[in-house]
Amino acid sequence: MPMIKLPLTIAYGLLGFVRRQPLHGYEIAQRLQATEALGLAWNWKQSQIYAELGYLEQEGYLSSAVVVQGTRPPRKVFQLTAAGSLAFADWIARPVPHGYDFQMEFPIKLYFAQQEGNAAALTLLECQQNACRSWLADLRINPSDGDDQSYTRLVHLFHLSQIETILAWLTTCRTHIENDEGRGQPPGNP
Amino acid sequence: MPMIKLPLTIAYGLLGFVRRQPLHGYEIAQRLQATEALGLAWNWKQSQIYAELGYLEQEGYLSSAVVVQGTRPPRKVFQLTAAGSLAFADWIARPVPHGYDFQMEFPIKLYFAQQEGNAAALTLLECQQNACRSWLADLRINPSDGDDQSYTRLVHLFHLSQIETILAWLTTCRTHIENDEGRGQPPGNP
DNA sequence: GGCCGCATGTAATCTGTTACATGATTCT
DNA sequence: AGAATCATGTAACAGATTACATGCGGCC
Repeated sequence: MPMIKLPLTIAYGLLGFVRRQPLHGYEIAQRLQATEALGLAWNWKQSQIYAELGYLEQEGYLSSAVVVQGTRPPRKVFQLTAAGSLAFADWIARPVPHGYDFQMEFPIKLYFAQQEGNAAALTLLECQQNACRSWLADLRINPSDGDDQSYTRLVHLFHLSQIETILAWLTTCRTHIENDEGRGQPPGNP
Repeated sequence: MPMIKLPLTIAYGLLGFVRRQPLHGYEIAQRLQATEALGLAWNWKQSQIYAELGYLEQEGYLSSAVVVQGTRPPRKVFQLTAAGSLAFADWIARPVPHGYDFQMEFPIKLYFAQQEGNAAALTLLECQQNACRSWLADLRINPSDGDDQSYTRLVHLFHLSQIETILAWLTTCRTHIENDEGRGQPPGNP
């Protein structure tokens, strides 16, 4: 049971990038700027990427190798360690814990989960739906009908409707992905 | 035409607190901890409140007076300057400019607008609805149906549905407030 | 000659959070 | 006696953003 904690989401995102093929910082930055699908979700700054890669190496989630190439400056290519692999697998299977970072974090998770294959994506979606349902349950019991100044009630309604929207969207995702049998990567075929 | 820029939302929130009656930092912190409705929307830390109050005074949005009271430590009571009043009025009339800070910022705006009276709140709601509609329009033209990797499309759907939810909620707010004629503060009656 | 692309980073700066310092008073 | 309340703040740290430094090679 891992339960690894890394400080920030960007960290897991980097693990996700490096996981498929080893990469150096500059290329990651390029891909993100070129809106390789994820640019939409979050724009990471170059210097932050370098800093974070360094940190992840120091913490043992990545290992690096310097690749020299004649004329151009040498590249520092990173790849996952066992610990990194574990941390990533753990993260990708867990739903995001709070509503307020759903927007930021979940799309990125889904992106990587989908790369792992439709099955992984569907599992994540289901988990997240359960989490959302429990958020809803918490909200509905908590600050109920008696107290309110109309303002409180309105804000409460807002939170409820936001989570309901998320739930509906998650369902949409599931059906989209279920009707997509064919581009999943069940490990090991050409 | 003011177009005043203050760095952070908390700043405007503080102006909003002080606007009604002059207050000292400690009391603002108390009210927020006691969930004076806004605690829900954002939890501000005591030290940050002091720091921000100092900054706002230095920038000329607030002025302070020290009130001594025999035994207790003296209070530093703040009130709005003309510039502060202007900045606040400007802020309260403007919709929030981007979808991603709607959650944080709008409820606070609405809270203060409602204190100004139902008319102000309704105006704000209308403005914000227009802003939302233009967000929707932008989204719909931008990255349309041809390109997508299914992931891009899903994220796009998410953004759309979020904004639609916001719009629907704003409508709800309007009807709630319209059916509330009686607690508005049209300036000048007991 | 000057600027852009490659590839790495460091340093300065700006926010926000956590923790602590002060010093009298009142509650348990 | 010890803890909590009142009321102010400072100091230290953590995170992200901006800007800058380096140095070579190709393009206009």
